[in-house]
Amino acid sequence: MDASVPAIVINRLPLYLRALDLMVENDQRLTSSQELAEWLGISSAQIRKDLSHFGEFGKQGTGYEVPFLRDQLRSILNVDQLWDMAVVGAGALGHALVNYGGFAHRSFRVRAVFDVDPDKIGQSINGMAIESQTVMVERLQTMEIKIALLAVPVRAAQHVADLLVKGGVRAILSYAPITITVPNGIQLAYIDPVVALQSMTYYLTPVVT
Amino acid sequence: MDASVPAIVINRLPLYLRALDLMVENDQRLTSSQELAEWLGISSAQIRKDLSHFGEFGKQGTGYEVPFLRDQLRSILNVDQLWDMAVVGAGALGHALVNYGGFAHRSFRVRAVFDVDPDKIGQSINGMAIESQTVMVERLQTMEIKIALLAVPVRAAQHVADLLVKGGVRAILSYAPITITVPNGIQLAYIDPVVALQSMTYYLTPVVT
DNA sequence: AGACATTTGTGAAATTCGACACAATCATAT
DNA sequence: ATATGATTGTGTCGAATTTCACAAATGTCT
Repeated sequence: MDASVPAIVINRLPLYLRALDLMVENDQRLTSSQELAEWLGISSAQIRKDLSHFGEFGKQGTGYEVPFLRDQLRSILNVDQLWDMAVVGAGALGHALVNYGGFAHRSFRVRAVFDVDPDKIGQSINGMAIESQTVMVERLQTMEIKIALLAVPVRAAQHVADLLVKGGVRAILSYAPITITVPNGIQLAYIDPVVALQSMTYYLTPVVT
Repeated sequence: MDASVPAIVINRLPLYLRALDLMVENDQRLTSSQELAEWLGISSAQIRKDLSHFGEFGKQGTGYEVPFLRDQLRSILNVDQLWDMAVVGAGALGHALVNYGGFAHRSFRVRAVFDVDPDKIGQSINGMAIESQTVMVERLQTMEIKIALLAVPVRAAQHVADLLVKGGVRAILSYAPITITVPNGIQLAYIDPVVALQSMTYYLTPVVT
């Protein structure tokens, strides 16, 4: 029950939730910090301590009731509601994001797609019309969209991010491999597969040629 | 010049490299820990300390020569070579990965695509034929592919990962939202947009309905 | 009823990590 | 030459994070 929970703890909660979702799907009733720990490859003490920031969810000798703990985590993470998202950039990545089936059952939904290319505007992806970036700010406000997936080229990323903020977006997940600046209070995260790959190649023996 | 550099340091190096790549593209000759720090939103001392694990790359009063530091980082991360990769799963995500233009200039290249769906096998993406998963292990060995991008459904992820390891793959970047187990020494990283999103919604005020 | 096996939640210890601050060094200008 | 301003690399310290370890609580078995 802290005033402020460390970000590093927050970043682990979705992993716990993901494991619990899977357990619910398998009709598993009970789990323990130890089982979760083995599943996720971390220590059981860490899981207990992380959860203790928010309350007492388990029973000694028994563990945690899976559906209950899942609901608690969903509530903590504010994903006990469905969040509408916009995708900006209707290239190959934008298409994949709009078609991604993994959002629906995990509290997110793509409700709008924007692009600048006149040839793309009006086309539809998965039944959703691609809209012009010129109407984006207004549409975001009207639709009250608070989350955006940024899938535009590097050179456009900062400008589009500015527009998103102007449109009232409060969280941006950027796929552009460049650092973006946003005002205080706006959430920002990056997904860059190359960054992930380069962290791994450090540990690989170079190919001998 | 440590015996073992902390993983958290290794994970930051690709970000430094990304910034330096951009500087090289703009013909910038010199930079400083402070400039990099502002760019990346971290402290300059951290950058200097991170780099000091590997040697002395800067000059007092001047800073760092951009092309030199970039080359050093590429060497450290073993990305001064081109790594061949396999993509497993030729769905929307697999397609996007194969077509992604961001790999080429950052030391990675997709050389093979595998799927189980008989309808997909033989089709080609970006000029590359989709091959059957039944020949995957053998093909991986023949082609000496050491890195794989895993873009298959959750239920297949662990099995495919096992096959990849059997084929000699040493690093797996998984897009499947599930924990995978691999033998010691095999590098494993995850990209799950929902996990990233759920860490951000924690900080967002829930929508009032 | 009592002994036993589990498992939580959490203080305290241990470890890891990041920020600070400054001597040493370099480039430049006068 | 010398002064000046800039910047690195690093020792030190404090903060943040993780692990340890155990009392308290719960369920089970005899």
